[in-house]
Amino acid sequence: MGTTQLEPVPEPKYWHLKTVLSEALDSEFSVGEILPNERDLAARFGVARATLRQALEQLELEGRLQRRRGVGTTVAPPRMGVSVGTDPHSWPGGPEDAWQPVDCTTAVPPAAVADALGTAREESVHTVRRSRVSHGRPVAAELLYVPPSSVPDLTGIDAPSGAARARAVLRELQRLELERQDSAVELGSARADDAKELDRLPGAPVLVVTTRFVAGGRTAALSVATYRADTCRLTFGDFGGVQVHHGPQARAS
Amino acid sequence: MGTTQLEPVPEPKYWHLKTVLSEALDSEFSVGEILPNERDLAARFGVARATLRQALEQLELEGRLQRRRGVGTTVAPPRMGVSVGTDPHSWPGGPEDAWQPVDCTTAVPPAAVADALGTAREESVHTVRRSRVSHGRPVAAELLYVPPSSVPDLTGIDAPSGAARARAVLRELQRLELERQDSAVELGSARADDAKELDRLPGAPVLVVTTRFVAGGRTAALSVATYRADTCRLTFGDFGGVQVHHGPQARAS
DNA sequence: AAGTGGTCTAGACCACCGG
DNA sequence: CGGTGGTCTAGACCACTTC
Repeated sequence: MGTTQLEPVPEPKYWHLKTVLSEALDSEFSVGEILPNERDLAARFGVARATLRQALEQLELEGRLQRRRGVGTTVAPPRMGVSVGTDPHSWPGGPEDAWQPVDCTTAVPPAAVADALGTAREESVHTVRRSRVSHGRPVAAELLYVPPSSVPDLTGIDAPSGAARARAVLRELQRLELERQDSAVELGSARADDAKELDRLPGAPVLVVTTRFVAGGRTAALSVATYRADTCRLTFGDFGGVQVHHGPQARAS
Repeated sequence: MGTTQLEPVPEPKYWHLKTVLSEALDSEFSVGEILPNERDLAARFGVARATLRQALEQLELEGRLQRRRGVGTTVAPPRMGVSVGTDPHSWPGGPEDAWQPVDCTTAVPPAAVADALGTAREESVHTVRRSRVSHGRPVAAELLYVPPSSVPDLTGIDAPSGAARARAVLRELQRLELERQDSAVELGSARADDAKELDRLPGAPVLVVTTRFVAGGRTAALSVATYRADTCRLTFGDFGGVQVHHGPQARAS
């Protein structure tokens, strides 16, 4: 049966709308420019506001738009490349580290973390909270779990808690010889506390990078880092300047 | 998941609903089990269907649920780890390659790809389409751009197009000495063709992995791979068996 | 044909930001 | 305060799968 493609399956309105808006962004708007508000845009395209919002949500997910309550919708700059796996042989806290320690507590980690670390489920570990800023914007929040056995010489005298103690833990970590670091990336949604730190609403899409630091044949530390998915492109290796995705789509066929 | 009314709470209903559902999934459901339909669930929680759907969308984004039109909503298995950066010194198409060539065309790539490859914008390149299957499910679709200069000995006689030509291009690629491969990961939404291949609806969230293969000091090939974000956890290095994210949240504080 | 999730509407009110 | 995006409702119809 050769050809009977007569029936044009109408694509969803919000999908078509997204395409139209995307082309308009390429041709008629510049970075930082504010769009008309949602009610005006919906009226202009003859759709309900909810439908218009569905299109805007997609564009925000793709990093094309930035929306802020009480302010408006603006055209987002291209995603910034954030180096994640540059040097596979450097501990967190070393030189060239883009992270800034915030504080440090000692507490029982989630069961999955304890399993990955190989510690008992009820055993406390040092939990270092760090944040990462790039181009003046917060881009990631991290929890670094360090079992006491990895930093045996850490004295309680150093600092009971806070950023000073965080730095002490990181400093002690440098004394181990790092063999390898393995990472995994997956999609998640921001918890309330991470959202606050990343200047987003709870539930915002994030890229969760889990990194296992291996020293002496065992997992000496575990990092769970939460990156803003709308503004970040995670780079592994030297990916300087290359920008491929999200251009006008000219598809090979 | 008993009889349930949502207690009045300052946080958004859909957010609270998501938490309640998440806990129910942990305690009262097993992988593959089907949930009640959306209309019933909404009635049970005393919310509008749209609000219930907002909660389900989040859970699907986090890989907890799988929804299929005409079928229902099921509890998703844990995300599968998909190896992305195992061996930084292997060409696509080599042994241990999880990809399956689909076809190959020669066409002018998008401008951004041409720039990354260092070819002229109007120059045609070999475009190999591949798909990746894991545990019997499609997990990724890829476009591999190979400039003719990287495969000079490719004869037109080999095969004009199709999977045979794709294999020929990959085979020729092996002859170059691969120096390095650099990757970047970002969030995107599935185009119509990718969505079809991944068995998802257009616009579904995907992880876009862009990889640059460097040989002889220049970019010899460029891969743009689109992974299902709901079912995949991308692993760089040996991350076997480690499963950290998405557990009951016990937060250090 | 029946039942599922996906799309869409036309309203309403709320939370937040700025002047 | 007025204007913005964020949440929520109660419907309707559509596309798809299964029986």
